[in-house]
Amino acid sequence: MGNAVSIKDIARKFKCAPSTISRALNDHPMINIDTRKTIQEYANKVGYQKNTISLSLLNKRSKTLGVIIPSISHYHETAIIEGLEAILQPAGYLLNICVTNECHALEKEYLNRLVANRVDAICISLSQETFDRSLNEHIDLAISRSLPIIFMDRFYHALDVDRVITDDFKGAFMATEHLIQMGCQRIAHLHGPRGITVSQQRFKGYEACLKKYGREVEEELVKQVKFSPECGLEATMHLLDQKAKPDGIFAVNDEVGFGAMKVIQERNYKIPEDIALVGFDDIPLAAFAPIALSSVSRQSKKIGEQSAQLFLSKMNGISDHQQVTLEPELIVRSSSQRNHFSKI
Amino acid sequence: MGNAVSIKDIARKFKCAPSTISRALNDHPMINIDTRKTIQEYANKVGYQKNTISLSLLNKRSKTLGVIIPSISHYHETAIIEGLEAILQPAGYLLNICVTNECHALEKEYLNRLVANRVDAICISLSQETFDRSLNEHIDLAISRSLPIIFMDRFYHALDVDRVITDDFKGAFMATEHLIQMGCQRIAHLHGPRGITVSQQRFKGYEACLKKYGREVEEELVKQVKFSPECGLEATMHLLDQKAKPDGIFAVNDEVGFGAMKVIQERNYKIPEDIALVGFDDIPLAAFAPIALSSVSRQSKKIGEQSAQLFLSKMNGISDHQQVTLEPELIVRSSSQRNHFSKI
DNA sequence: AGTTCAAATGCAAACGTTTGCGTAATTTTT
DNA sequence: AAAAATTACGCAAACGTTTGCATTTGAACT
Repeated sequence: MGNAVSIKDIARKFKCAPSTISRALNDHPMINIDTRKTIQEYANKVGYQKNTISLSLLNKRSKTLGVIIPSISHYHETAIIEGLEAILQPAGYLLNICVTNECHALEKEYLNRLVANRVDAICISLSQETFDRSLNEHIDLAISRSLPIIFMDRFYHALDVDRVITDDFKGAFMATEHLIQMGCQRIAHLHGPRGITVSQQRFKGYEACLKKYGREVEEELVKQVKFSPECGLEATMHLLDQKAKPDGIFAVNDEVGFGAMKVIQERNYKIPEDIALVGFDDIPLAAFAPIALSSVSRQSKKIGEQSAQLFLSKMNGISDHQQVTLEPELIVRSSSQRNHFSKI
Repeated sequence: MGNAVSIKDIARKFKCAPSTISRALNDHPMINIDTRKTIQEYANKVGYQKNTISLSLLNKRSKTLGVIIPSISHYHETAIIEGLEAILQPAGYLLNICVTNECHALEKEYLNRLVANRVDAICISLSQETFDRSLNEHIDLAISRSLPIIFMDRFYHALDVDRVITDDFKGAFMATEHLIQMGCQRIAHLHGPRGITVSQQRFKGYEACLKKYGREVEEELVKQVKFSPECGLEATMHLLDQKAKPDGIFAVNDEVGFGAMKVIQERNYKIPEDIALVGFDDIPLAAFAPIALSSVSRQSKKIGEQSAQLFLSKMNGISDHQQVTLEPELIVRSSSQRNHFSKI
């Protein structure tokens, strides 16, 4: 706290200049070896702890990374944080984590605060509001001040930015193709909130795959949901209420998939025989769903790791923009694995 | 970055002293109203952003809270963070979040780094290693430097500390009593990792409740697990392999409960008729388990909120130590709700 | 015109640390 | 013994901001 011992305090004790203490503590060869030891021992004894704040002021870098995410309640986001920490802890960095709750005003406020705190860079996943309405002034401003910004998942529509994303399109394509190969004729999609990149990309992957197999997107088979099991349940209920029911469902994420599964079972349809189901994200509980849930892994932890690597490379002066795209992986489990399926 | 415009820059532009600029930007009445406006407009135009670092140095407070947690992959921890942010964002604070992976060395390292960064306080949930082996020197040191430390969940065994915890004992007692009231005769417990407060407290609550109803803890009905569905599955498998099977299971948390449920269903036992099941934490997916999982809510978000409040009160000079204990809440769902049950 | 007062601004120190340069003191070299 | 080199340390500025205390300026009094 306020009574922390400083270099000046130690200097006073030894009746010498602060510079001497500083050099002694940093093992500078200019200082007599005995003096050094004496000072170091004393500093240790009184619990001297370097004040990083003054260093940040001096060096114009804070050894801190700002992280802005729309939410922190899903596996994907926490895995990203784990990935960031895995790389940045050994490198001596700290993380300033800010959760915007998908709210643009909060995102802007947090961005300002991080800039004021002079973080060395910002890893950001844009809020839904920001993305929907293309409210990019705050981002532009930060970029114009040459603050390195690394986009994760939801990125800024400009060519010259750094970003690390998963190929959601491909993941969705794989999931849909898998359902087709399992013999599904009417594949529904539980579509994520509009305006969010991942929702759009996953829908596009779904759409493209259907097209590839000569099918059309049927409007009544696409329901929009929020990323929660409750919404998944409700939307699936509507699907099942329709005359022409689906025999396969691709859910925008696993939580939604859980909701879908619940109502499908309540209506006594068999999974995967009557309806095959695939989710997205491959959350740890996916395998422990009522019927083990097939899912597309988006390598969440790797997103964090790669973002951290990208950040470090920027700290080392690499200035050209990098765009990393990670490959999704389809994990097939019971919810979609049909043993006897019709070949297309 | 390094080229950020400072008060000095502006002062040079206006050929006046930095102090004038500072006062003008802070709307100090001492400065001529027109001068103020002119300066403010210019500052706005060139995108001046206050450098919080210099302020931290001056004021000896960083408007940052350090958060040290053993893990970030469960609902409980993310909900705590949400609670912290909900209170501290409006108060103008930022969060430095550090994940120790239950590792003592990392906890120590992070603590040092946070102290060096002069965070205003630290909210910490001790790592398992720290707790197991009572490796408290780093904590003692921080406390001796009068850095406010607020313990969450796993706390430090000293009387005069600030802490916010849930009454896990009571929650476990309630869960066990509920199973008894549902007519369970042989209630097993999936015990969390030893050395962790919540594991111990939940076991004690289970034990005390059994005692209250004149029963003994049967060793073969208590299995130790890690906080994962995989472990829950494995331990439950062993329980079911025993000659005298349980007819009720109290799992140390919901993930473990999911694992238990999986294997119970695979063995074709009926839930809750053959085996009633209760978890802990009330994760969002609990209601979407194969059979909706009964659970004890520990008010995770409230832990964050209360910790934040406690922190703010300390920032306002309240120095006496506070110990907040939150009440758990039993949420009964299908996994334990028996319609016809024997009264004890 | 001299004095008093108010308004507006400047000065300098402070927060804690680092670092280039200057300068003693001591040793080595010629 | 004088010159050169080495060793060990101090000085002061710098990072960006705030703030108590001068100081300046001009106006309003006697």
